[in-house]
Amino acid sequence: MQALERIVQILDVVSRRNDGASLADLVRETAISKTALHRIAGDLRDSRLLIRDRNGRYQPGPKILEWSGLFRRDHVLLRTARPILESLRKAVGETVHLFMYDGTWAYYLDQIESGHALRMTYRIGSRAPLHSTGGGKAILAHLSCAERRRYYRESGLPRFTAKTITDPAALEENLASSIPGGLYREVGENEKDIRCLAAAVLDAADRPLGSISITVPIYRYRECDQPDWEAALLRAKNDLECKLGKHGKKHGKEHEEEQ
Amino acid sequence: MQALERIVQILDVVSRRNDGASLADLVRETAISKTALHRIAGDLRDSRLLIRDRNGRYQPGPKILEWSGLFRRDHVLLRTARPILESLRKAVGETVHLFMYDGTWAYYLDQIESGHALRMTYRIGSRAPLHSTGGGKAILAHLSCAERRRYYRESGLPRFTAKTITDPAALEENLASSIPGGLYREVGENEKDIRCLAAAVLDAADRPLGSISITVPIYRYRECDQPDWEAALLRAKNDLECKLGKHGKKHGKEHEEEQ
DNA sequence: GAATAAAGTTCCGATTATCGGAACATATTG
DNA sequence: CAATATGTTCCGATAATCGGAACTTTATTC
Repeated sequence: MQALERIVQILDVVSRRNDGASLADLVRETAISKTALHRIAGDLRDSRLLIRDRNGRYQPGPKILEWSGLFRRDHVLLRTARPILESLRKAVGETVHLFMYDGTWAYYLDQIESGHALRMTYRIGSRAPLHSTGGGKAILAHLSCAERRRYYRESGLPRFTAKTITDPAALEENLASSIPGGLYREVGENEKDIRCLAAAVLDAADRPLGSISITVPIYRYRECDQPDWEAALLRAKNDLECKLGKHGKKHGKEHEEEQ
Repeated sequence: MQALERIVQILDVVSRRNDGASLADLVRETAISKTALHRIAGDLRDSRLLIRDRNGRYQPGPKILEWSGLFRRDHVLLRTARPILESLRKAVGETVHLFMYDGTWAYYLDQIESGHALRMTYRIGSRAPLHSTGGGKAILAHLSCAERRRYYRESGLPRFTAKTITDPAALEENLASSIPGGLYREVGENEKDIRCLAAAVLDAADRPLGSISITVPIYRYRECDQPDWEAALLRAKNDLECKLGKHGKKHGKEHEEEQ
């Protein structure tokens, strides 16, 4: 769908710039003709996806807030996890992330910054590779062998840093050597000099709904903090699973799945 | 643009339902053919605007979070107003709203509920009529005569309740009789049995950037609260204008303003 | 568990919504 | 005031989108 691609491109450009974009900006930053841009931007305005500020520059429109407000209101994982992430963040003092898994991909759903870095939420909404991020590995470890293999095949396990694990066998081994309790480590595999500790969030049938993680620059990492972090993360994981109704909240049985 | 209308329709349906929508749901709730829906929904999925959950139902996608995160990060009015709205809400104990004005329309930008009603943010992102809402009237009052007349002409001053002011002359008079300090009242003009007290938020040139308001059901309204609310709203208005740099960028030893 | 209904998916030729060049209009700048 | 950049309108050509029909898969019923 060409129209959609263009729409997304335009909204991406407009929302990434922090002071909107003029028509000429859009001409420069997309491969769309000026005429088409003018027309599409006008249509986006009619839909409230864009507005023009008093300088005539295009800015993201309120429709986006409408959708995201409804999203946040209805998204159980996101809403339930928020307060838990906040206390986790408080406990460890480092950036924490929430991932969701939709059966095919994992996404960064939420993030609370450590306070050291200021730039916020630049990753929210984007895809997280399952094999190179802590949160991704925690999810991957809880998929069936068939699903994992499908991921290996379809993704091709792309390399992001020197430490990225790009060999299926090595990855299987890495996943098998998790920390007791079900925690997964990631050391510079997705981004150089960044460490990560993650735990999957499982539903009643032990399928992964997503994961939570603690992220820290290697230079700030101290071995002695590890036990505290593991405990805090496990507490957060259990708390979240509990609130999501994993244990109890007995409501008949849908399917009887077996691993 | 037909494609855009369809996209927006689909995302509206999916985000309004609180448990997503199946393809059949979409067939029922839109006038789009099953074939087209199938294709467009697939394309929306490729763009991360939709995802399919494990039941195959379409849900709002993470792209929406990405856009809204960037929006919130960059939107000065929204970000600056948040804490001020929170203390205002705390001071008066009733629902408070933030409106923005883009030169043509006003929109509900943010809302903090009174706690009495639970349903949240269902209005965020939608247009607010300038002539029938408190926040709208506060904005309207600070436009030039020409702009006001243009609004009268183009909107047609539609009626929403028995009390809506639909006559330009009456509206002019109503706006002229504001509460000293620049506060505007609205009594059941937009929604039956709802009162509202509002103040415009002005830039350095005294043009309205938006407005803030306190909303209360008539049955809960008590005349004796009025002075407190007026004071709290004025404080919030000044605080916000100050933080937005209205009165020079000077540091300002607290506020020396009187009311 | 076979029969039936509903939901989801694929194919393909017809149609019409979208495309972009060119020309015009309106700011901005030196 | 000329010169340049930006924004807007028009219109015929084109290809992107449309939806009916047929098919597959999943759920429901007896």
